[in-house]
Amino acid sequence: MGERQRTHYCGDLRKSEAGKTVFLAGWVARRRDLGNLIFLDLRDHTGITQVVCTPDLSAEAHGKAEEVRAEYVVGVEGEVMLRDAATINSQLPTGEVEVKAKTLLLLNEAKTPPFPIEDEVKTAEETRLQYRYLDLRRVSMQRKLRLRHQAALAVREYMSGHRFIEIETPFMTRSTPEGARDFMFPSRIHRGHFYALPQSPQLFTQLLLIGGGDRYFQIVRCFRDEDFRADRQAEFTQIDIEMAFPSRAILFDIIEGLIESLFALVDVKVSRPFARMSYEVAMEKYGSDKPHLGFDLAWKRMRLPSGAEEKLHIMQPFKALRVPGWGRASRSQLDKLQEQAKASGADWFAYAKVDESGVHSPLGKAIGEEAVRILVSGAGARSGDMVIFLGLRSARADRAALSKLDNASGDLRLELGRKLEMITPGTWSFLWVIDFPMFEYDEKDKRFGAMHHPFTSPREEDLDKLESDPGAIKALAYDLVLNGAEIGGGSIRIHRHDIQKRIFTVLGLTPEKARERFGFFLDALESGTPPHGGIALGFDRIVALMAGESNIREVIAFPKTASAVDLMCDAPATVDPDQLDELGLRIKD
RNA sequence: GGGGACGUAGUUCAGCUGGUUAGAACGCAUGCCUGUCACGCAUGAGGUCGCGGGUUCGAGCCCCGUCGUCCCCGCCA
Repeated sequence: MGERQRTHYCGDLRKSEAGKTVFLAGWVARRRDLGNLIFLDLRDHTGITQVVCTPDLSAEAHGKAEEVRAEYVVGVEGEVMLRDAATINSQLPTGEVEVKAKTLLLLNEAKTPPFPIEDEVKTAEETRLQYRYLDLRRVSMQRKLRLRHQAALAVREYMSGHRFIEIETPFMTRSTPEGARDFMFPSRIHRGHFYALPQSPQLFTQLLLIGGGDRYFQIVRCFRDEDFRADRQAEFTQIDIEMAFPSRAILFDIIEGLIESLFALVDVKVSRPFARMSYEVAMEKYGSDKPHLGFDLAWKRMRLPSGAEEKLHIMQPFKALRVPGWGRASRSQLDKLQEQAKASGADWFAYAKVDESGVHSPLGKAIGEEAVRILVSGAGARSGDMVIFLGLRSARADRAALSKLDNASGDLRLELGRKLEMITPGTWSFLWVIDFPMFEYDEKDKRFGAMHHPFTSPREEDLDKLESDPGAIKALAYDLVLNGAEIGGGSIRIHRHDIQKRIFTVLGLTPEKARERFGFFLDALESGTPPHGGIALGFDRIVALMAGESNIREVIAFPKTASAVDLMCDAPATVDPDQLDELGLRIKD
């Protein structure tokens, strides 16, 4: 390049620059060779500009243009010219001008790329990931990386403006047995000892607050050695937030403001305050702890009218869903739905159509027309509607059975919402789910586990039931949901060590075990812990939603596959025996 | 750990009921071309049909196993 400086990016030039001499640099996206006239489409992350090379203007530039191939790196000096009306390209923002090459610098050659570097992706993801550096060269990918950067910037600006400070926490830490499986790596100095990568900075975060941190945040990498999905990677990024002396109201307000400023980046106006719903209602009406409220379908728990229970042996309660205006559903549609309901775990499915002439349902034969009418009107159905019933044959309506029914109802609701296209595109439905149960009973282990994590505070009013009825206790935990996807979760933490100890006891941790695992933390709790609470937001998920992508790999520069492999650098990989030896490790087969 | 889909040229795909020499488009190479913008035209090269085994006179196609990618369940406090 010598002393030359780039004057513009490839997406910059407009009519207003006509007549100027400019210097552009970028990659050759396309070459159209008409003999004594060669067009080059020059691309960088901002877009594409057409470059014209003719021998009349510069024989040398034209000669080099003949050599040039796709993805060669070139610099072009020349005059910006207005195009003739007939040659304007309305597809390109820069399409009213072109650069007449006076000098063409061949800065680097390139192998023929394995796939075309175009915005429209048709290439298998496997190939894209293997050559990620080429995949990223697409303008569309660059746009997403830049959106992610803007989002990170907005987070830092907003949080800083609310007196939160960013503090880094260690990546080399110790394994904690609670929660997700840890990624671990060995210590060379301490044989047989291992570091773990943090699943989240949770404990450090709380310790920072105990240390007087007051308001902390961090955009931080987290690591979990579990199985992966479209919205889950082995390493992912959280916006981790913790504050002292919080009320849930203040925390919600701060987070809603943060979300508002993030979505403003993609011109989405969010309406505040966000809706709130208890876990219990979410499960009952929507069959999910992260309901999509972008469409108006809600289940109702129902019981058979007296006299009908003996005729139909299903669990009480069962669930009913009014589907407005779906009275004309075909038999095959209903059959498919029934199939899906059974696949989701329901074992009783029924329906009733309502029209001007009344209620029509195969159920009538079993429990009588009158009973069906009672159910249908209980579901709030009107003429033209369909009512779907879902139930279990289970004898007892215990917690496990009810939750099985709820889950099936949630699947079915989403399926209907999608199939009937009830979700308006461009809907941004934010929701706080609150009042989660503190504990979940594990049927296999026959013990309670923390639903959020063991440092979550129970509600004050539930404290006296902690030992007597742990299953009934509600936690001060909350999830943030957007369009049916969990984008964040947090809680008010326990700041009193006596309560923390009681929680450990319910979880089946003896004082000795608790001390062994969390001794340093319990000591800290006894050292003047302020009331505190926080939340972790899924940065990858949020950016993906902002970018209109359903897969977080699309907003991560170098993601891994579902089996946690990096296809580009082929990680993980074996290591030399010497390296193993130094770490005091031997591979078992 | 389980279920589903996919794997054929550099890329995206087609390939019938198992039958001769596995095709198309794009890309690539060479030549021609001064207004193209998915340039055009002509010619050409390019295949471990993921891998291994089996059935068969004969396998891209059928069977078994295996590997990889994607989606889902379990799992992910």
